[in-house]
Amino acid sequence: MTRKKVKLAFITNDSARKATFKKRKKGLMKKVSELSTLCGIDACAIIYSPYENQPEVWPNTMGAQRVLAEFKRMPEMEQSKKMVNQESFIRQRIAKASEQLKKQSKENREKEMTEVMYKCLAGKGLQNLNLGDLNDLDWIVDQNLKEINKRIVSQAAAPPLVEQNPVVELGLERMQRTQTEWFNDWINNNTSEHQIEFGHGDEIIMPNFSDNHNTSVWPNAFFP
Amino acid sequence: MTRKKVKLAFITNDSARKATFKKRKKGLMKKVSELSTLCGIDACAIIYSPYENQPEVWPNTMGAQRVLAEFKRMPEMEQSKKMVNQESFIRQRIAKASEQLKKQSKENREKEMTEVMYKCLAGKGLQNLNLGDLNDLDWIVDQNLKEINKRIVSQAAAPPLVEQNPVVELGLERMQRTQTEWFNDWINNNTSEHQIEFGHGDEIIMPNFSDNHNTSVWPNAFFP
DNA sequence: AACTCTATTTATAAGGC
DNA sequence: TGCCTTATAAATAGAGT
Repeated sequence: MTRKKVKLAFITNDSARKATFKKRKKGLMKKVSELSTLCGIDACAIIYSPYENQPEVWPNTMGAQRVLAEFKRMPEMEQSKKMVNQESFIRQRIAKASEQLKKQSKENREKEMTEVMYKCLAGKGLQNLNLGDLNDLDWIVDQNLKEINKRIVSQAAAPPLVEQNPVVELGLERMQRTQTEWFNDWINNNTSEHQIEFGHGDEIIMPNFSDNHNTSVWPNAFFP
Repeated sequence: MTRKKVKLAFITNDSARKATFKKRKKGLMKKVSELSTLCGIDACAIIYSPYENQPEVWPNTMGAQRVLAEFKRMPEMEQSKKMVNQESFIRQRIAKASEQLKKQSKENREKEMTEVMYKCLAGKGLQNLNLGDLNDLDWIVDQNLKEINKRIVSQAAAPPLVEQNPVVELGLERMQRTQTEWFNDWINNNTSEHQIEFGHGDEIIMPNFSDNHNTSVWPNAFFP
């Protein structure tokens, strides 16, 4: 019976934490649904936990996708276009600066992940990477492969043309593969041939990020 | 002073609705943040409303992106692998059926949007489409263009080779453009040359979906 | 319309089973 | 462990400013 005023901090007791999680998740979902129906608002909530292998999604997967699709489209800049008073002027400058920050963060992240990629190629495993990292790494690898394929194609275009056609086909076929497919191939090759450890072996999803206060930067462009 | 037990229904009074929205949004965000810190859970919330042109995001854009990236990766099937008792067996069957439904929904949606595309090409405008629709339409158009380019490339590969190189380059270049870029081009061409109406002219984002109880189907594969 | 106030409803922490 | 219960904290509807 709610005797304490709960100090807002990580609950160290495992079972208490789980109990609290269950209760609060339920309450939260209820609140979201109420907000949505009372105010006619498009909203979604996604919560995933170490306790379930599926994320909790409100209103459901498809509904959430719809909201997210719109969210994806929304650039930071789409803000105040009217710009009349001081405040909205400043807002605009902030928006512009945010955009720059985002861009710079993306660049930084790209460099970081390129470094990780080379480390991987040099034999270092993927153990220390969380899912966000893996996702970005995937992207970087994908970009590099695209670049390589592009060069293969232009190389093949100039010399005698005997082999040209198949090479081009390959290039196109590769272009159409999703990054996820590349990623999976890459992971599978690595795991089967070089025995890189990866979670429980058959489970790519890793629950429970340690840093949920997002110290790391994860810019928009990496979420294509 | 909370005198009524609030009937869970859309609040018709505009100002009351807005007030409720503000209060409940605040409460909701607080709940999410509490859940996250108390239980060490990765979570995000996105709410957007007619009252703000930016969506409300918790913990912030980048944090949300991280969570969403993981969400995207999570296939419906990744569920109960242990499968021992009756319940989890049934759960698995449900998961499988859901997957099928998703696939079928995707196919249906594709057909629907293809029809819309042809209607557009025949001169009918985009006025009745919401953002979800436009997003899917974008995807369909993109797929068709890819297919067309692919055929152009194979056509060009067989005959005398004079023009081949540039054609291939074009193909590749197009492959690398994002769907959004295609979409924007397409929209811009249409709006500038044929004067198709589109929102307020310079504003692509449309707030306030009318059907927030997701009657329409919006499957996973359309959120690539 | 945007705030504050407070009577009530609602959520939930800690127990008990 | 998971589900009830219930005392208490927290959220908030409606009114006042």
